[in-house]
Amino acid sequence: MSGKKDITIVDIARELNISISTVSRGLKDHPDINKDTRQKIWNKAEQLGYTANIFASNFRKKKTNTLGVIIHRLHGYFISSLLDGMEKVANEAGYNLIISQSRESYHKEMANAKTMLANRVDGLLISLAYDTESLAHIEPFINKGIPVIFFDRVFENSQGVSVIIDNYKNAYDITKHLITEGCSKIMHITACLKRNVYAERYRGYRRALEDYNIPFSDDMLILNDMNPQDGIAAAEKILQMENRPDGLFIAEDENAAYCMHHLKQNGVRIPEDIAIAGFNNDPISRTVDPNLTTVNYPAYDIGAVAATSLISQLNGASSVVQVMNKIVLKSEVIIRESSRRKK
Amino acid sequence: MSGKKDITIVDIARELNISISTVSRGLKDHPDINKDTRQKIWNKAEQLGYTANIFASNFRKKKTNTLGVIIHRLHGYFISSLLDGMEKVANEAGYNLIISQSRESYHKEMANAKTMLANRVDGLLISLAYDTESLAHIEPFINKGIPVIFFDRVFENSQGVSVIIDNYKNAYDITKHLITEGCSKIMHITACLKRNVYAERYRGYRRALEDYNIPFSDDMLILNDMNPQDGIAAAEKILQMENRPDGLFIAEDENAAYCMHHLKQNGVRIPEDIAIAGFNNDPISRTVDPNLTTVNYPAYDIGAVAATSLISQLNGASSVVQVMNKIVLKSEVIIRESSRRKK
DNA sequence: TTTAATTTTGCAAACGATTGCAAGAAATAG
DNA sequence: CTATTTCTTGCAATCGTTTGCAAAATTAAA
Repeated sequence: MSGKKDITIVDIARELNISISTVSRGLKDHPDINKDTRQKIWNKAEQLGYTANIFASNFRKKKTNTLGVIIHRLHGYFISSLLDGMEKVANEAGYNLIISQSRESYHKEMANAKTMLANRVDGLLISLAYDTESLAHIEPFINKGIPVIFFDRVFENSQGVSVIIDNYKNAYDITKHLITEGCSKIMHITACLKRNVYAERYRGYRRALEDYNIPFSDDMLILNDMNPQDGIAAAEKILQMENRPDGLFIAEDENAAYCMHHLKQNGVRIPEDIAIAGFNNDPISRTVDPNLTTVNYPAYDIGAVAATSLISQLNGASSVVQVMNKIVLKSEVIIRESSRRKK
Repeated sequence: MSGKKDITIVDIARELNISISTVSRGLKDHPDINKDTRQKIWNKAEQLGYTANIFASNFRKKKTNTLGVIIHRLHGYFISSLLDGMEKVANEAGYNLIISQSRESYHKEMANAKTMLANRVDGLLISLAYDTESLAHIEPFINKGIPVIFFDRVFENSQGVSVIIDNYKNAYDITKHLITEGCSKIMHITACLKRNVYAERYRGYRRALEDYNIPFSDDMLILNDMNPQDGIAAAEKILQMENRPDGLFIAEDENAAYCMHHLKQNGVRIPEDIAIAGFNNDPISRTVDPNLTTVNYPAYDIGAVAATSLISQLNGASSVVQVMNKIVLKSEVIIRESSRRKK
């Protein structure tokens, strides 16, 4: 199958008639080794076509140089930007990224965590699944002293650092915006409220309604899985209401876009009849017509900051990092045509 | 830092007063080992909180159970779906995915390939960068017998398997569609023609024009990097032409969406004034107004098939796979409102 | 020249599992 | 009761590097 077997430092040592340890040191320019010897080693390595076996080296050093990433779902612009940021930082720091998805299942998430543990990742980055309600699967990491960073979908009061944005505040602001644009019946479409991101957005929404004395009733909340068909189904549901809302706050742009599109197709004018706001600042929000009011969720930065923070912990966490428990990135409401009702 | 040190099979062996090899075998239910002994081993492992060190095991077995993935860019719906498919297949087969991006740079691609090699991935999945013109960085894999699968951005006449769609045919079909809808001046907006995906689409476009006797001139081709601002810039350029096109074939949906949006904002009617077609069937194509005519590029399947094919090669490539050099997945033009000019 | 200081190199034990081979124990046959 | 066969278990080498410590070689100091 695989051709001739790999060249190792042993081969180099034998050819040069020197010891393995000298080769090992020479290869990494250890000052103990004579310049000429180093050169000879390099030449021979080159000549034999030697490729360092980092794998073996890592084994000996009990370090894998690998960061585990568990995400809820590998889907769409948001998550790919986030991974982009992570990969950039990790790659530059010489770490590899092992990526796996829980597909919103706690079971899968546990299995993935186990695999990561067994594979001895140096650190873990995780965004929780819909139904994760316990961090039992993360504890082994903590116990072994493997740093864990939570991002986006986090757990309140968890050990380890969380990298997030202020979902509550943004939801509050965007709902308030809809209210000040004159909306008096604002519906909220979101996903499983067990997860902080959705729970917080919902809380912000409710609080804004309350602060402005707008009544809320259960039929103003639609829970779904944020799939395309869910957005359309939500629109359909709204179309069939006798007393339609005049404002819509949807927890994700993609879903908002589908919903808005379907509403428009059925004669609803946006924003005149219904003002709409989304969340994430997905590119889709800038290509729908009218452009979608949304919240700028800096996905790339979340990824980059999470990775940076993890790596700095691995490099002997300065006390500053040690103490940190939550990193909240800047984010803000972006008002566009989909919600501008006043001239 | 890290608490107490790991429990190993040595610890289990010592505690149970049996040999290491027995523990090793017992842990994996080797039939040689007595049932009772196996049970004792499992219990003790459980009790001590043992976590198999796959890393060490892999080292000994000279197998990493890891697949390297090098993509051009971690961005957007297309690539995340593709990775989704890969992750699913890989995960189910017990493989980890190490993902890195070349960011469209050959240099980075080479560096990433080197890292993958040094990390002894069992196989490689790669989509080439814009400016990759040689496979020198891939040769070491071939030489070592490490299987390589190219997907999406491939190289003609390469060793290893390619998983792609028929870009030429789809581009031909979609251009032909624009022509039959009555377009007589069709522009093409695409990216670096060095890459097969763009080159083939261009070729299909040109061929269709030719077959239908539509003249082509250099100003009908716009090359850019497929970023949002590029889409807008292209629209701007078109707006300023004295003799505007009546058809537009853009090599990617996201870019098409930006371009179309900007044209619309400047009073161009779609499809009446200009019919537009994209590529990829990105969700964005279904939320823009009018919906975008496009080519269904089954990203998820590409990823899944690429991973499946790689893994089957690792599992002792049946001769069927051995001989395969190119896997072309089904794909087809999806006609929507953005190009429907006839009633 | 001797001795001390410095520079280079090598020995050998890790790292945590796997595995071919052989030996001991138990069961079956003759 | 011995000879076989079948189960179970253990020995020890191995995977490719790293690294503490000691030894050898070279250079500098006296």
